[in-house]
Amino acid sequence: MQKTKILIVDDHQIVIEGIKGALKDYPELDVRGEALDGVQALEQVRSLRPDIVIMDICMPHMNGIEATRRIKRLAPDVRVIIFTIHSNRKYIIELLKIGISAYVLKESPLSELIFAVKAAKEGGTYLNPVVAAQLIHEQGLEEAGNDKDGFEQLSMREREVLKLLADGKTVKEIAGQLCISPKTVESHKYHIMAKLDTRSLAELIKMAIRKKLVEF
Amino acid sequence: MQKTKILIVDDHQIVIEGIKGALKDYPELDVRGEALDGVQALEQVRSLRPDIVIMDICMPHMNGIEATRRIKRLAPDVRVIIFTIHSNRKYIIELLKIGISAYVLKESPLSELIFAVKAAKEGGTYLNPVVAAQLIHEQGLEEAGNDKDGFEQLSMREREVLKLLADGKTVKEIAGQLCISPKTVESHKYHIMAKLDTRSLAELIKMAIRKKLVEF
DNA sequence: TTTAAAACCAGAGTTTTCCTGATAGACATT
DNA sequence: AATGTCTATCAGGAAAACTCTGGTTTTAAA
Repeated sequence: MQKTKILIVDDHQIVIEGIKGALKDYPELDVRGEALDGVQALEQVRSLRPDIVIMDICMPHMNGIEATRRIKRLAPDVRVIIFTIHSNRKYIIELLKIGISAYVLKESPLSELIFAVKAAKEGGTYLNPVVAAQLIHEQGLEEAGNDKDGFEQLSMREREVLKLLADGKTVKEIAGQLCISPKTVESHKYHIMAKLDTRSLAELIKMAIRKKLVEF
Repeated sequence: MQKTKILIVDDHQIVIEGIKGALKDYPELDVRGEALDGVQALEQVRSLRPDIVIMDICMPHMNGIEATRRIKRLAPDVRVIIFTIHSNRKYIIELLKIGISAYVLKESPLSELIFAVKAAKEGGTYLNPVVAAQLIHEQGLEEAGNDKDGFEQLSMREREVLKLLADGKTVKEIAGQLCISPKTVESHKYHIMAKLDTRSLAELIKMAIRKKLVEF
């Protein structure tokens, strides 16, 4: 029986070592090459013709998604396993369209990576359960498609109040500054919370920081 | 000669394996424990009393910075090596103030981590060259050194409460979670505000963000 | 041993929050 | 002209949080 030739692509040497360590107990799996970015990966695929590529996403020079796209164009029979910390829906869909064989998260137990390699070798497909769940649920569909945080729905006045709240001003102070009743400020605050779908001032302040309304 | 007891903290199993693999050629270095987040790390430090902790920064439950702070408070003799992908100035300065022994980037060759472990063992300090370069530029250390914000005066319990407040939890929820009276939580909050010299929840939350107790 | 700090809790008056409901002007659609 | 929607404004009242004082117990340091 022929050995399975494997190429590991990751910009962190320590991760490559980890994978090699994890695979060394399986003599039929033969790690032939390593690459630290997408460009190196392409060269290695050309020269080594591996059966399986274990690929990170975030890398310098060329990321894992673009590298995978090019590898599959160059050599469609090569099976690519994505091994990453990211579980973003966008990445997953993009990569599934390209035709990856597996998607494994780095936080998962090592057994999952081993399993994915075996599945890929047999021509199967493996998706991390968390990842798969994201694909099925419609909540994920909307959430990933457009990450609406409700901030756009705030009116100008509401944003003004939000900024002052995040500055640490009290309702009374804000009312004084804007020359309106404290009750009106409360009302604005209430509507802001409704639109942002939260009940906590903490969330409001974090939103204000994210949107650069205030510094921290 | 006595072996050096090492604890590895990283939320990615594969990285832990990689480090173990890299250290296994050095018989005097004894990897005694592993932890997948800051909370586990603290428990392990308590029970194992390691000489050296190799610590990631981004982790669930409790990040590496807060974990390091608590470890150094709990056991000042423990030497902490930060092993991360982040080279942010803020992280580095914050951690140097806490008193880490080394700062190594995951993208570096493994030899650098080995070197850092040896340096830490001897009581020395090692900074990745890229990291060190960042420290020299611009404002320098002084500016960061004397930003007295009162945070250091907070007790552990107070920091815990501060984090939960910044998470957006109500007083009642915090009381439930910590199994204490809401009155006690209020009391902690009162003291936190006194120590930080502020009257606004907004300031508390920003402080928590600055100190990496919460994300935003 | 004394001292200091931390963690815990309660009381009570004050203030804020939360939510429902309401009015009025601006603007677009029908 | 009538309608609907959005925005900005404000009030009432119960529930919750805040402020500050005062107190006990546990823990750590001098």
